[in-house]
Amino acid sequence: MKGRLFALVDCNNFYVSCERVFDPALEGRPVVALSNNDGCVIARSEEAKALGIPMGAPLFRVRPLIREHGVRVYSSNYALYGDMSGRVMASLAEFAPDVEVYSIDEAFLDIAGAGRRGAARYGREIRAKIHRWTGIPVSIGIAETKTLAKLAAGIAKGSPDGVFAFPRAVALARTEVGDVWGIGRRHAAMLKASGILTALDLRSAALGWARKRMGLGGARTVLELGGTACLDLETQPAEKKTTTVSRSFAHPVEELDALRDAVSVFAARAAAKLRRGRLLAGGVTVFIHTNRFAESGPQYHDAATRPLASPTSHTGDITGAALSALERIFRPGLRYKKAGVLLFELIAEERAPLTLFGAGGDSGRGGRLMKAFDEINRKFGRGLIRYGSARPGWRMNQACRSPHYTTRWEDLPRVAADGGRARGCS
DNA sequence: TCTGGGGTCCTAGGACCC
DNA sequence: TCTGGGGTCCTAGGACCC
Repeated sequence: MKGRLFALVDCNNFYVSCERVFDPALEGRPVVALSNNDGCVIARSEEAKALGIPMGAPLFRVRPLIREHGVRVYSSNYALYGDMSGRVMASLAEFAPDVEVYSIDEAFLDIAGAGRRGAARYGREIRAKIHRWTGIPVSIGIAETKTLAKLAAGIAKGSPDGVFAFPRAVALARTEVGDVWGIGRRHAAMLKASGILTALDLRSAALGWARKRMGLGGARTVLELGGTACLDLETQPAEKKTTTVSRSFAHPVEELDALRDAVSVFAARAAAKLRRGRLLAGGVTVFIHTNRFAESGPQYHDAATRPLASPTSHTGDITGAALSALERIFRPGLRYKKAGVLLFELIAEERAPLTLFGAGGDSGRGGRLMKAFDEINRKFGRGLIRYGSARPGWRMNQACRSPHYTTRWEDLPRVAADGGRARGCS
């Protein structure tokens, strides 16, 4: 992989930036976006970071700071973020022959065409145009390997023009080892205990030692920090192998009936996800657990798996299997905090094997039923019609969600009208 | 009765990512 | 009172085989 040049384009404070696009009054103010259930902070504006609101902080713990400084708070609005992400990624395709959409707010670009000398200038051009076209500010890191490009992007965040190219020893020495892509909490602690504190230290670590202590991935990281590219651009999105729907409950759940309701809803949602991706699942796993943060009361977590007779995306089949798995692991007298449904052995619909009953998959009566079902839910709102035991019993907390500006006509922003956005929020 | 190497497949759990 | 959700890959160990 000689002569490769990677750019990592990283949207700044992405969810907050999305909210700002549609409410410019948020500019210059501290803003945070919350996880599902309004549980914790998962995106912060620079102003919010400066106030000392940590990433992942539980909302209740930073309430005082929020009140004191008038921080604006937003529930997660994935319809909006997903749509904005699509716009950014489509814009990036203008700048490189190959783009790897790495996450909702990051992409790797092959910019070998710009050449080493022109790379930084090209980065600044990309940044300016993405901002003009989508309203989203980005940082860009450029280097010979993906790991170094990531590291460079981290430095670019603090630089005036938002672009940093070709990190050298000084830049590596400024980067804590735990901030290196691929080094998580456990490995960071282990490395620090061994006297390896920075990316520069890690770059000089012995390869065999890294392999032994951190596995294949760790050795690869050491090589990539040294400029040897081990990771290529992955432009084809990998085929999904599993899909999960899970939620924490706002209040602890003790009754089997309530868990059955939740699991039925999750199973129905997971099945709908399959159908949207034209996939079928070969099996179902259900898991439940108590509150791992609770200081009193017994802890319990378990999971059970059920095979599906033949690969399917049929809500009835999947719900039935999921409920049977739930019966198996449910223990009375416990306060459950979370449950989830995981579908695995996913295959594309058209690759479904033939069965005794004729065509594979869901092409028969059940398949048509599901299609009609999805169509009605799409038109009239998710959850209007449900399958069997899926009754609405509980809801996500989303006190402060912004409108679906980009994906629903009725939520289009009104010019010169307040619209009462983000009711009940600071 | 004891002693071996080598291979595959599966699963649970760890570690990482956003 | 209140602590996200959704993924992937790797490894170690057990079962089983020749």
